[in-house]
Amino acid sequence: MVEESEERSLDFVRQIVADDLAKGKFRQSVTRFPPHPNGYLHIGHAKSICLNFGIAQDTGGVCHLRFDDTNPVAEDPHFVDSMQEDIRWLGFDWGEHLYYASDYYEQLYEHACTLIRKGDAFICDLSSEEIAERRGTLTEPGEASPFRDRPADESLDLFERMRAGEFEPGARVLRARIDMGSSVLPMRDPILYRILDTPHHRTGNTWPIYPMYDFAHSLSDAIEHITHSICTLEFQDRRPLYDWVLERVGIPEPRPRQYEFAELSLSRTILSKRFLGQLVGEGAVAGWDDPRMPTLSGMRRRGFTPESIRAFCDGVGVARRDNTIQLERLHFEVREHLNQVAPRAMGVLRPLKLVVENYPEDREEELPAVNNPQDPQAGTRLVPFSRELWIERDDFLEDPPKKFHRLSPGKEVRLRYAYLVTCTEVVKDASGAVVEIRARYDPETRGGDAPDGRKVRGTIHWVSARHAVPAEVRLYEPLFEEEDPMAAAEDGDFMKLLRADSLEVVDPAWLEPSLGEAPIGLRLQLERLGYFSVDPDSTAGRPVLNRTVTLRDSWAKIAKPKASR
RNA sequence: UCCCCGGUCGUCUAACGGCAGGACAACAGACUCUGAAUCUGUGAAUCGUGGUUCGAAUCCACGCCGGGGAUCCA
Repeated sequence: MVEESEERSLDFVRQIVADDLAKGKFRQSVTRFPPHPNGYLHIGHAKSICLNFGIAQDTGGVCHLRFDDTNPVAEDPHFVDSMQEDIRWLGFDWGEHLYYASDYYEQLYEHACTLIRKGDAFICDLSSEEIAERRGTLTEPGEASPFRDRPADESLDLFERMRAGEFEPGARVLRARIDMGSSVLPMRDPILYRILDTPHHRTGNTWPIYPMYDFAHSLSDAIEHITHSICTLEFQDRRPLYDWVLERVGIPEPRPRQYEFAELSLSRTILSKRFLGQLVGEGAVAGWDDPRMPTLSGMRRRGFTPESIRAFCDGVGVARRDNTIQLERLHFEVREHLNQVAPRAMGVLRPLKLVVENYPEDREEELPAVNNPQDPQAGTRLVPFSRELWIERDDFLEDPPKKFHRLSPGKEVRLRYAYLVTCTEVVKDASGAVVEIRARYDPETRGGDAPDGRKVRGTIHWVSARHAVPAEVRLYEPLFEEEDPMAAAEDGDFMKLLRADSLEVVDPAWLEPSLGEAPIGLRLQLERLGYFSVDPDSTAGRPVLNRTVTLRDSWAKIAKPKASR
């Protein structure tokens, strides 16, 4: 039990890093997180961030943050800012190592010229369609461009004129001269540079040509002396090209090496900047930071802690097989953390009036309540009690099943931190709906313990009606019912699968008065209900709460085993 | 179909030729002023077939299943 953490085995990437360090191949590890600034970071990125920055932390290396901004069409400085905020929030620091691929445009251009001079690249005048036609198929080789053997001088001249802005977008491209017959498609004379007339968010209009991913990424890694270039599985077919570029431009050994791991998938969730952007764009959610979104900003707003997300990422491991993590695992981690740190309070979501008949109308008192049973340092607070209370509708049943420990006619329960009360009467309206419960309290049980030692099994939460603070509480369910929405969607139309009930607004819910001025961002537990965070939409005296996650509820499983999932 | 990668409890993930282990989930019980937390326990896996070996989840071969790869995206 003691050495468990010490014996925890390394994932295959960390193993490679450890081996390289042990062999002395590198003095220290240099990794990088290279996002394309075209959306918000999500929990899948968190896995990559934790891996890359985690390796730096674990091995005394460094991790760079590099914006892979080689396609101005989709990029926006707003995303650059949000990404930095999210990474910092997650708890990682790139120090002085903030880079942009666009900072390397001049060097990349020089490297491209080197390739042209060596006969490893050429300017191709074919149109986009013509290039596509000649690419071949998965089973058939491609056909060489008629410009493939263009003299280096001519290509160089054309390339310079491309840079000078002499040609229209699409008129010409720079292509690597590799092998149109390769069974590795990215090696079939891939495009290295294209002409774009879109202004860049950092370089403005200075560059009419932009490097493609394979060229820019490999060389950016080399420029930064990255030792281990870690990416997801879909890039594995491009590794030969990555190596080819570095070798051909003459990057000396030891060169950066690319390693691929399986990206994170989460059940009942989609993780793709593009599709998440579609949810935002079509108004299916309120924004990138909607608490239902798996974005880091959405999760932050929902009440997830950085600690819990890091624990989650560490827990799921790093491997090469496709995987889908169950949402329950994420919920486990956030409960695990919040249980330790979240202050407790009482609040009622579905109010039912409880009148304590023998408690004087004009009387009220303040009862001490423990702030966090997991943390004695958290102390206690005073909660007001009076004759009329709100209790949870679910905590009363006129005709209870066998193991129901809550309120029902004639039964006694404990009002948490207050008194034992016995239900004496059920008041109904004309339609027969229960509108009020009447009960008598035992004055000897102040604080919740009976002097005669009698055991009361049920304890329910409550709020004094007179003192209660109204609040809006937002309850969330996953956006999708399907384990794998993208697989379940016909023609990729996942919008049709969106649940109508992913957001439920409870208004008003009644909270104990200590929550009246709860600061935005506070994470708390409403006892017996779940963990919540105070939303930025809150106004003075009127909190808005997001339910991060419910508490585990073993009664729900007994009561309604089928509906509980 | 051409190339690449991968298949271990329901879900993740270990085991680096030598006892298939852990976590989440599930189930049962104990405890409980949160039906929470905590504690105890139970069930649950090496894709198949051959081969190599004293010994195979691990190495080899063949098969089966799954994923990725043809954008002037990353």
